[in-house]
Amino acid sequence: MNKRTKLKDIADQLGISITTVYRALNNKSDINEETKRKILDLANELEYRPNSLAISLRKNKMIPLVGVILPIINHYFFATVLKGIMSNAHLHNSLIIAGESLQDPTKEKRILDQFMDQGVSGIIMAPARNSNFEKNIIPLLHKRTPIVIIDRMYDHYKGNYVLTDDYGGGYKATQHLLDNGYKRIAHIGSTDDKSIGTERRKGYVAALNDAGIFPKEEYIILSDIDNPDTTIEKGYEAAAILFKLKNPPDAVFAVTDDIAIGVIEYAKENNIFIPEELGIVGFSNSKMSNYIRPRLTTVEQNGFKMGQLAFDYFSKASSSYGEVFQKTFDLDLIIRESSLGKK
Amino acid sequence: MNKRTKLKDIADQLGISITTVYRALNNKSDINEETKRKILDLANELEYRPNSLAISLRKNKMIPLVGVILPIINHYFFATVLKGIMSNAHLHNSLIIAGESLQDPTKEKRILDQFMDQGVSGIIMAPARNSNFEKNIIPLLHKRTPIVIIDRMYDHYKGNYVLTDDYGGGYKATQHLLDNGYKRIAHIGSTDDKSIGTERRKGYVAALNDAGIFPKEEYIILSDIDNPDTTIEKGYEAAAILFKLKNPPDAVFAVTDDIAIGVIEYAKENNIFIPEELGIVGFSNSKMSNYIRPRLTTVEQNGFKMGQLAFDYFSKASSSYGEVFQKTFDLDLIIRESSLGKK
DNA sequence: TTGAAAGCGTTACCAC
DNA sequence: GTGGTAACGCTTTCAA
Repeated sequence: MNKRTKLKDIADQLGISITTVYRALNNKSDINEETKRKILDLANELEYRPNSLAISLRKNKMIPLVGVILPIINHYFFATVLKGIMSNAHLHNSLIIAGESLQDPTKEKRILDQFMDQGVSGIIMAPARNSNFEKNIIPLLHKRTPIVIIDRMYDHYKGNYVLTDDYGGGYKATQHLLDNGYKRIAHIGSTDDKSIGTERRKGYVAALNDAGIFPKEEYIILSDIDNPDTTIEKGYEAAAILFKLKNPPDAVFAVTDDIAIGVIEYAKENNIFIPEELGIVGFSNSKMSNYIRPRLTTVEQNGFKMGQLAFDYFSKASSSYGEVFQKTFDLDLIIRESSLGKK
Repeated sequence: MNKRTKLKDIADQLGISITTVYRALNNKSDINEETKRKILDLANELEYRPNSLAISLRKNKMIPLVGVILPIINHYFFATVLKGIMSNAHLHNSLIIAGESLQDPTKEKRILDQFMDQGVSGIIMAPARNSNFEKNIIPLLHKRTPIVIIDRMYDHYKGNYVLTDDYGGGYKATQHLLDNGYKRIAHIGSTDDKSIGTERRKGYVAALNDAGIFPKEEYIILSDIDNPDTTIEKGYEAAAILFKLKNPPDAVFAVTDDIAIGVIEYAKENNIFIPEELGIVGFSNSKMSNYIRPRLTTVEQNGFKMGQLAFDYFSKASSSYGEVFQKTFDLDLIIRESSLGKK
């Protein structure tokens, strides 16, 4: 495998100077048409591509490049976070280089390395679920690269972040169901114990405990919700398990709107009336949650604002040493029909 | 405003060599703890940040950068196109630098210029609705920058593209409604005459004509569907207009699933039965289309495949001069409940 | 019309 | 332990 063609290669092969080659390739004046043609031809043949690194370095004009890594790029929440980041990046004349980890820490690490090689001035990322924090993120801090973490937290991380209060959201959702008279509240969550779902589950458990209820183990279904294209089905399957119990639940707090929608699907097909027989609360305020029937009560997550703030924090962190920026957004419950209470 | 601190600045101020400063800042061995501390202190004070451009240049790591511009980044279709592009970019060891034009040609042009400054090796873009083709895109072709256009076409463009057959999709959708016995078929489209919606509308008109039906003007409602957050409402409003006609339609072909969902909303609230009294077909096969009740018949648009192919074309175009790659995807009708025919 | 050489900021090698 | 210097690929200035 041969190396990338550079100006010198062309110059050497043609027995002319680098400068001349440069002029030909950049449409400068003062160049013989004949030699110019020869140069262009050879450049094409050798597939010459300018090295943007060298150009930027030399011109000393670097538009700040910010690396953004998200687990799933076409997930509405993450896509909206990206939109928020971009909207502020645009105002600050920064460019966004984006990568999708697909929840794979190895892929995440690779993207991170590529970003650094590409010369990003910092990173904004929502870590993959099992992201190896020590291996993927700590090294960046050592390199003094500004980094802002979104959405998912790690115990010993002391840097910049923009989070949502998932614990509080889970708590609110569960308490809302309790307030509306539901007693046997089940939870469908994620198998992955490192997901943000864990915090939502903890909130659920805490709300039950605070109400003097000890959550039954059989009421907690953990499901593999890796693939966004199948989560609705996973919700459906989980509901099927719950309703085959001797004493099925009268409410479900689902870790995700899609899961909740799967539960609604199941309920409809099995003539279980919502909200009279079954209360449901989801999580995310996805577009669909407001158009499924019955409309789904859910917990709002404002991705756009989070993205904007993440960029602001990145920007501040870039120009101030040592200072740390952290924010946890409160999550609001959006009450709709699916949880209005038992008859 | 003072310039960015570099290694030499620190070395000069301390009267030591660049090499030593380098060692201190990169945790190399063979360095006196005392001097190391002094260097680190001064580095902090002067807010030293390594120039990643220089680092990458020196280390000779260069990853091809591909610029991607989309009108709306958190729109499911575009987000999925982006995902498709990224999936292939990842395989080819390329990085994606992304921008959102928000349908603004000026913004689009600015992003394009920034991308070029950043040294992208090419562009994949879904142009903004009113994009000034001559001004925004033609100049790139002159610079020999490989470019692939997605989703929206221009009359005199002869370069690489990946499109969908929107005309055919509109035709199929309308014919399907005719086949199922609907006679008075309305259409809700986009006000913007440069949108892809125009092709869908043409398909609709052609299908009616081929069936010997002359489309009534009052059955064609054009709506401003710029803002993805409000399209469902727009569909609702359009339906309200249609159903206040003396002779309301018995079917609607909507330019978008969201519009169709708005129509379903209206029908439900006004006790118009679907599909018995009103047949509906949407466009895009959005996630929601399969979970709204009744499930929405729609035209499939495979963003992921389009994105993948767009990257492939980009890749081929990069390594072959002059050759042009073009593809128009056929669109399949996904038949669900909302169009099953009149009773 | 062409070419030589300095320099962008960092790293790596070799010499002291 | 420390320092000098070449090199990464390109642009720019000055000289021929």
